[in-house]
Amino acid sequence: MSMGQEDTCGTNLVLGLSYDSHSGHGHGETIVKLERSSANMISLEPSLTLGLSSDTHGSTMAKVDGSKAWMEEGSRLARQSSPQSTVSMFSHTKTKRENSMKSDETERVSSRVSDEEEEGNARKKLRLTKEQSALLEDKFKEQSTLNPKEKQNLANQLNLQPRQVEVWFQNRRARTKLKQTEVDRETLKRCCESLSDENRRLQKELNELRALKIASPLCMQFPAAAAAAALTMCPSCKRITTGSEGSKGGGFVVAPRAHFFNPFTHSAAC
DNA sequence: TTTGTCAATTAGCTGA
DNA sequence: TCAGCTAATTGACAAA
Repeated sequence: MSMGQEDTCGTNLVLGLSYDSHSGHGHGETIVKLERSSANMISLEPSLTLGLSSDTHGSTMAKVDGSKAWMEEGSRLARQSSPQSTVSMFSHTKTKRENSMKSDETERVSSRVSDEEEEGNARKKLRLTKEQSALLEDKFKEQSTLNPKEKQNLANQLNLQPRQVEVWFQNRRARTKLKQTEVDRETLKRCCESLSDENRRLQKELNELRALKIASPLCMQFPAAAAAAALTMCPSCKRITTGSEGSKGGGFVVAPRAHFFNPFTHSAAC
């Protein structure tokens, strides 16, 4: 797409493009600072049951090469007497780094096999409660990343494992980015359309001015008339320009300079 | 080397 | 049944 067009036909005409920014385009979500007292802290009942309550005992284990942590937790929980606890479900979730430790791996594999034989372990999916999600959302609005201490505190508040909080924030950032990418794409699309329209309009205007110049030799004899004919208004800054502005040869000038819109800074250099 | 983050991906759950 | 959402995993990469 051409943003501006230099005169290449010896007419001394110069085109400038402008673009009106879309008002009110905010980047991403509004960040709201929340003041939360300890009284607002939510005491949450763990509602997630990866558990191996009686009705899940018969379910089949996920693929052997599936989530190691889940399998381990599932099998571990099977030996526990309080299967409804989310905390207990995740209290020993292994990180990938931990998982990479070979001795640990060997131990896990062996226990996994035996657990599979003992009971089918279905990889149940955790669903956060509304309260948990709300609190996580609130925290995310405050800050999109957490340091280890904050993570631990939030995890305690939510009765979740720090790793779960970390994963939630990770996924949340990914969703935000995806959404923002979509917004940016739409903005750029509109910007492109607008610039194309403007370009067409200015091309038309340029052609008219060229035709005027050719069809009016009178103007050549009366420079004042030529200058008047060249008067035009910059659509961006609303300045009326004349042939005496910004041109070396005193020819026609439509705009003193081009106005390029940057959709990310929302500014037009005028 | 460790640690944190990201992108890509997998897979369970849910509502239409 | 299937698409969409999302919790969770994996591997790569950068910074300290």
